[in-house]
Amino acid sequence: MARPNEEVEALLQEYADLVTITGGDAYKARAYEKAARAIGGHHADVSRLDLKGLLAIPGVGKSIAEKVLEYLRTGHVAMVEEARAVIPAGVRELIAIPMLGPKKAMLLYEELHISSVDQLLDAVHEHKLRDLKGFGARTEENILHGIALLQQAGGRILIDAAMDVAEQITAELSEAGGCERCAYAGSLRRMRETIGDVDILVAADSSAPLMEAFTALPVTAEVIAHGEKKTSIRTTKGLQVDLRVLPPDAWGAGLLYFTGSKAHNIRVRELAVRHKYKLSEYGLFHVKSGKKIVSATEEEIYARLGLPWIPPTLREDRGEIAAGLRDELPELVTEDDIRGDLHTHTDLTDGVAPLEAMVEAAARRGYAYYAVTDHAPNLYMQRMTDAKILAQRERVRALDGKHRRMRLLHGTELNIGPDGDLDWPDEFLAGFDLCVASVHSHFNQSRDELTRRLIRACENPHVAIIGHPTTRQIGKRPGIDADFDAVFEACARTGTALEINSHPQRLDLCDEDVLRAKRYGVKFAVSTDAHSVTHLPYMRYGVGTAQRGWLTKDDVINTWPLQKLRRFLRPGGR
DNA sequence: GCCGTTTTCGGCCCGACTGTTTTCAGTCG
Repeated sequence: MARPNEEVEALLQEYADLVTITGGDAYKARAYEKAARAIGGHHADVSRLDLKGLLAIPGVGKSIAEKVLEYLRTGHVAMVEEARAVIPAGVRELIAIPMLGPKKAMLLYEELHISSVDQLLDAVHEHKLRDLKGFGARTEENILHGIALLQQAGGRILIDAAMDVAEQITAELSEAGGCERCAYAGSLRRMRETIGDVDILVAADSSAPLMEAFTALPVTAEVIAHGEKKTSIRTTKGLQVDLRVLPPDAWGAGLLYFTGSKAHNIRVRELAVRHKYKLSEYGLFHVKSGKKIVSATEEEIYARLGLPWIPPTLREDRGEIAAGLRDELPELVTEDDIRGDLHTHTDLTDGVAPLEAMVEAAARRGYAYYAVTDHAPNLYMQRMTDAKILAQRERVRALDGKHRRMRLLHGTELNIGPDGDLDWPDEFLAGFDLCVASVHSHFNQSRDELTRRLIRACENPHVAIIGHPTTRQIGKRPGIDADFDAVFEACARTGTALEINSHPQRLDLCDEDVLRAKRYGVKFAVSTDAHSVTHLPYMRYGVGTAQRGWLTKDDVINTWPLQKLRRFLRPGGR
């Protein structure tokens, strides 16, 4: 089962969607959305809270608290069930399509009885939509584009969802009888930004008991295939998970093979052939004699081929084999190297946790420094003012020193306006320890305008970091169309770092952009953009992306000691 | 449905863009 907070969050969000689709009170829907977010981001396990504990969560009142208790007690909520009975689940899926909101989705359902993405596709192709009020040829095009975007991920899911499932299953199987080792492999181990299915490996002498344990897991909704070497299940959330049981002495070969990527495996096998070996998921063998050479660990196999162990995040056939043969693999940045988070929010703007709670959680992560960077006034919906941000600065200064080993930085996340201008004049910006600047609007400007806009932001001496540089959201929105080579060049010239935003929905810059930017000599900040304490652990995904971009500690400014970081952040210090 | 240094009612995130309209509804961030 997923974390109870997330289950409750999903339920409340679903109810909010259903209220919106049925044309219910918009403020009621918003209240449910807000409560959903607050519970999802709440630090304590909601299933352990009583009514009083639930009411203490901001945005949760008596009505919602009681529904949460009803859900935790019975597994469902009567009011949500009633709403579900009115609206088919497929209608709710429609609003996941960019450009399609609740109103249009409901109209499609009422007028054309469309209740799935497939039915919608058929209707578009038959030009049935054009006659509907508010629809036209352009709308049809946009819907097709939106569906394409949605399906571009090819049914793949975000890395955090896959990771949760994988870690839960490996923990449970590790406890099963006869399990000598258990790990997840595949694209998840390589930290790809989206995951198709999860591969779990177990080392055991006898496979049957583990296969049985696997199919009996609470998360298993359906057994797709059930064999001696491989069993596939579908989880309650529709994710496919494959379990393979390996003989313990073939662990390394299996892990190597099932971690991939396919392209990396092909390169490694080619190398094996040149050594007159044959590599399979069972081990490294002499071609002639068929005799096994090694198979127990990845290290041994790589070593026999003249390679150091190659970190999974590099196994994409992007030159890692050649670099390994020259013994020039980068010493990749790790999560342990990260000394602080440089982009986080509080409930002063759109975060759900108060400053003190965020700082407390950061301290528990063992950070040496932590930056609070709430939104600036030009993101109008956040209603930031000079007075509010200055009052926050006072609170940050007062809190600084409360945690012996962690210093606090007071910053802001500025909005890069259409012309590249920022929310506050330079004199005001000078008062911050740190300015992150990000694009939040006007995504459809021309390539030239977008490029100039980003470069102008880099050229402001107070801007130290460009936040989520492309603004893409995986499966929802493509990145902006700027000339990023020109932007990277400007970052290198002005000493402006690029963010690797660790939120699983963003991962922005992405691995390939990181690789490209690094060649310009750009520095990076791996930050979470946390809006709740539960987002702080997203750091691992940002670090994974950094590793996939071949970054070392030196490349990442938030691995640096505070003094060196402060010098970098200072205008003119770069 | 939630909330309160405008406190038990009456507000609630504001502005821009898009595509459809012919003055605006829907969607998004």
